[in-house]
Amino acid sequence: MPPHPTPPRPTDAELEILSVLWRLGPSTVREVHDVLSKERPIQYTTTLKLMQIMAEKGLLERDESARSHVYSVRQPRERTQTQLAGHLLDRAFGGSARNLLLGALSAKKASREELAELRKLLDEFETGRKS
Amino acid sequence: MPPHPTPPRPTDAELEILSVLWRLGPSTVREVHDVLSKERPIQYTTTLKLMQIMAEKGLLERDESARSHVYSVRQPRERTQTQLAGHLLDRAFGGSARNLLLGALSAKKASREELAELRKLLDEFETGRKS
DNA sequence: TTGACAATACGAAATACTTCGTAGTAATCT
DNA sequence: AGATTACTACGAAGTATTTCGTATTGTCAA
Repeated sequence: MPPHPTPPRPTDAELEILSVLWRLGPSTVREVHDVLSKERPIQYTTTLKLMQIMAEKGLLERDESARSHVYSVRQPRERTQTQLAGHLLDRAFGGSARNLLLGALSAKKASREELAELRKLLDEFETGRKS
Repeated sequence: MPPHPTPPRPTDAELEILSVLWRLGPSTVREVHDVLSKERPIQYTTTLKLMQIMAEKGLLERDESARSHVYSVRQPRERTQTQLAGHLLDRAFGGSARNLLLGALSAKKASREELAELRKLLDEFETGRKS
């Protein structure tokens, strides 16, 4: 199977793996599993199988040169996040970024510092530094 | 099966139905289906089954008093949106609302008006009107 | 009242997702 | 070498999701 040009949106379980890899960088199944298994009950072969499937789907890249294969994400974190945010924006928020932000802030109150960060982000978009 | 106290997070197909109901308000399967079938190919009984399942899950409420049952959403739109945004915020953004907003704006450039709306929303949270 | 139409109920196939056990194989230890 | 350990490969079960066909039932007009 040829690798996806742009990989599919990760499922929930796959997102867990990605999150760990975003933190650790390129890692073996063992390393990912050790982190994951501290968060919830899961067998080693389950983590393995997930990562194998993710490699097939083009979500991960696999380096087989060592005895323990090393997996790395195939898209930078930002790209995956944009994909996910864009999807939710479309499907659940009718494209309204305002309502998405409202939802996020309602779900988890932001600190004063975080509000300042958000404001700064808007500044960057207004001055065209990010548009 | 007793109705869910708080219904589960809707799936993608279920979200389509919800989106239509958010626009139309309480509706029959026929009314929802007519909208949906303009967006993509789908059979009437598929729409019907989906809505029946959603009622079972507690996502929709069903009024059977008329020949054609009338379905309505069981949670206000805002609540479902908060649930979805919160979930994504957790799973994909490590809780960073800033990165979620960045993802959203990267996916779909906001107009100057929308940026102003976003700013206003932050104002409301800062002055405590929404905290 | 019967035929045509429109709605619901239901079973079930097709697909996708998640999980894990078993088997095989390579590395390491005694 | 033989035993032990650690890894990958793979099949497959269990569950959830999505889709649709068939059967049944209610409504209404002729």
